[in-house]
Amino acid sequence: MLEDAAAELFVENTYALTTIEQIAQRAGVSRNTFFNYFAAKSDLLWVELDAAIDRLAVELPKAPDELPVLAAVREATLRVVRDIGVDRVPLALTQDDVMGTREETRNSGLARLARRSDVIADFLARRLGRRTDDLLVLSASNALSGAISAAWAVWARDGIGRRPLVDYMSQSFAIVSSGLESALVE
Amino acid sequence: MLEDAAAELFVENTYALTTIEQIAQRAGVSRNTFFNYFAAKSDLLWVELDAAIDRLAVELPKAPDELPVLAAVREATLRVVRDIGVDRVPLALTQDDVMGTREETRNSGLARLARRSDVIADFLARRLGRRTDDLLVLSASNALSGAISAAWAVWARDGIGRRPLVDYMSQSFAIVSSGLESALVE
DNA sequence: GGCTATTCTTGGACTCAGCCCAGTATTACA
DNA sequence: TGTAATACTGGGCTGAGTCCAAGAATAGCC
Repeated sequence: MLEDAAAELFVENTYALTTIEQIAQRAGVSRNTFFNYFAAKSDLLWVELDAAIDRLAVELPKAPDELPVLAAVREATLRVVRDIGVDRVPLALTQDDVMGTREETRNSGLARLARRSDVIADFLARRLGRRTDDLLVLSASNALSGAISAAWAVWARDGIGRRPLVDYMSQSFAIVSSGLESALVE
Repeated sequence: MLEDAAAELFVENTYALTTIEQIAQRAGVSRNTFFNYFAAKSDLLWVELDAAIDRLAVELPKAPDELPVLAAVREATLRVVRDIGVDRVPLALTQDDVMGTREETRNSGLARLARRSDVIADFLARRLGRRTDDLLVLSASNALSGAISAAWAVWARDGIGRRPLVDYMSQSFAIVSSGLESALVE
């Protein structure tokens, strides 16, 4: 299994110092085969998160029209995240500091933020009858995706003993839903 | 000038098909010299935006303590953005579709979103007396940076005849400030 | 069983970004 | 004018990502 091999090597040698060659070799497969399963080395870090975003894209359109848009996004997000246990942390998040790869992992993680934003924007645009590249739609989807990312990040950083991810997530939603004006009181 | 050479080549051959070698050559300089001025090829796309973020980092701490945090961020952002005319568009944003490089430019652009978020998070953390990796701080800074990015993106997309960037920016701020709940009405 | 089509895997070769280093030119400054 | 700092250069290297064409395995069908 490529993922397992990679996880081992990342811990042993850090992400940056692990080559695709090595990962493939440990998995008993050729370098080219690696690219049959992952388009990029960094994809290995975000398997969990990518799956969560895929699920979000599936869950979102299921929302009943009676449910307000924002509530629909929140419910879908929380539903996706609810059954993510302590064990199912994205590789990148668990070992971020261990691996000394903050810079490289961050960039690939941001691509996920963007994809999630796209998914949300599609939904918002449809529900609001606006274009996908409308300022309201884009601002809202970017803000939401950013807040969701923050929840993931803080949850992962809290390590052992943390509360379930869904707690962090609903807190993040509250912050952007009610408005930063009221959330940011000194 | 490396920037000018790059701008020409990107239009001629697209960003992806332009090599650093070519850019350096057209600028009458060696490949290695390129790296004395830019750490990465994609940095060329974001010179304007990088400068704006630098200025934001300078402007933010100047805010008087009496000004509420969020207002401080808004004022600093608007001040930085106010004197960005129609001509001073980041390369990536102007020629995104011309160059057919949405994927590649997006990733490097996201790094700017992250850096801006860091700058804002530092300020928020200081003002709120919280840690930089606090959930409230991170959610807010990510959301704000996302909204700011949206403003840039829509402004750039609107092309000739658009209103000043600062208009888009204050609209984006309004959306996240008052809360998505009230902003996203169907 | 055998035959075929499709999918999986592989080796090999290639481009290019990014990094490092050591030597040389250029400029600045005394 | 001499010296020190800075800018530029050539050369060489690693590793990600891409492409292609050939080989292995597998599933389906008769």
